[in-house]
Amino acid sequence: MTSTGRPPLRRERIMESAVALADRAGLEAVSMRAVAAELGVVPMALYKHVADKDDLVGGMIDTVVAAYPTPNPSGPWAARVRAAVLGARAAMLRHPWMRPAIESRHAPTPIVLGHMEAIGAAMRDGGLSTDLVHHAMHAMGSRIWGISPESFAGAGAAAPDEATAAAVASRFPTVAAIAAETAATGGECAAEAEFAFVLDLLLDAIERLHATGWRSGRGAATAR
Amino acid sequence: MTSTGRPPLRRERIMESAVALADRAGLEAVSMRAVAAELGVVPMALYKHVADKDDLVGGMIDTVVAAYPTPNPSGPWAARVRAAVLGARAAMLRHPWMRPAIESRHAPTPIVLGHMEAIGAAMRDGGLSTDLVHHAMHAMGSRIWGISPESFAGAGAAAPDEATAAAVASRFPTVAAIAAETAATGGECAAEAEFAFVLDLLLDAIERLHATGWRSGRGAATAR
DNA sequence: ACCTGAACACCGTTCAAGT
DNA sequence: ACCTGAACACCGTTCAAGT
Repeated sequence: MTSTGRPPLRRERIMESAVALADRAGLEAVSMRAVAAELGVVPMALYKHVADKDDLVGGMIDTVVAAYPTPNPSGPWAARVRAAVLGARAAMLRHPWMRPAIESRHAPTPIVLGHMEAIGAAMRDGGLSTDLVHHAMHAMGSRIWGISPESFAGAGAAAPDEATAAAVASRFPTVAAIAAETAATGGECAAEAEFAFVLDLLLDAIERLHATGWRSGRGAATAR
Repeated sequence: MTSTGRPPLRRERIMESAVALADRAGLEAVSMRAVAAELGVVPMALYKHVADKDDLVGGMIDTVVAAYPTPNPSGPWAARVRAAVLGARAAMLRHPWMRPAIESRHAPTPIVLGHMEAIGAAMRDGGLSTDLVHHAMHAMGSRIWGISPESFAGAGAAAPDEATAAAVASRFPTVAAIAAETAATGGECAAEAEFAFVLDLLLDAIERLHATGWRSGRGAATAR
């Protein structure tokens, strides 16, 4: 007799399980063995539906990206891009493992290309040249995915007690001043404001280039 | 008799070995066991000089960052920041594993804080407020380290033959146009130009905010 | 003091076998 | 067709032992 009443293993079910596990226990808890255990199945069973672990993580990203809201394709291009990115970010906050997952991968799946295409197309619709769209995508970087590309998020976290905090402050006064200011303004929602601020800064810089009839080949955004 | 003529194990020697191994075989080849073998030593011997693998990777990053050139502390702030970042980037190109290494870490070491401080201090010297310096650091993101925060670097790499390339082009025309344009302009050095372009775009946007007497609290860089 | 051997609790993945 | 068991070649890390 086959194992009682267990629904057949399908790729979709594997991905849902893996995403739920990552939400609960982090990306490093997602192993072939752990996902299999989650599904009441032996590790090898997964390999009928998933090529290898890379494919598993790619599928997890696809699952989340496929659920991004698709914003209204009207209005100015910058507003459309802003809505798409903030929509992605809202989804991302529920899946913190997406940042390391995306950053560890090097090839985009078709679903992931679809999200890039939607943002690029909004810019082209706004009249931006392919060239400028290209540069704009680079400027956005991983922010396109609703994730911040900030290395060492908790820069102030290196100072546990007051004595060493003072030592850090004297050696790294600028870094310490930034950390103190952030702590005073209330860290949690400050991160959201920061994300939106930088997004707008970039959209604004790009819009300005476009408005002033920027063309590639001058080598840089500005003579320096 | 102790093992013939082998110099005593020191942290510095371990880091040099690990960096050389990563340069040669990539970050994923750097295991405690592989580094130990490189040094002709049993894995456990490393633990006298290194707390754990995280400490090993942190030490590798420190080794490279400590060798960043320190640019002349004169001239306008944007030029100083530009020189520091491009100096970091030059070092980075010799150590491609630095991107995944930095992105996988969450706490900065003092040496790494020192590099952030140098860039932040250059901005403060230029008269930027702590607040604006903070936002500027976020805008730069990991570019501060001389690495580009580009997810899925080879976006066009998903199309091996011409038939599927055409399929990709029809589904993702904007992405395909960008890929085609990049290929035409010669990919390798284009990446360098791209890095400098975006860096200048960001420095320019920040300089503009500073020049127009920007103050925090308006919520965003621009009304939208 | 400095290094080692053996062991523990994990990985991803293969292959041939079960039902 | 779909799942399993046993095994292979790895990990990081611990602990008690050697010299």
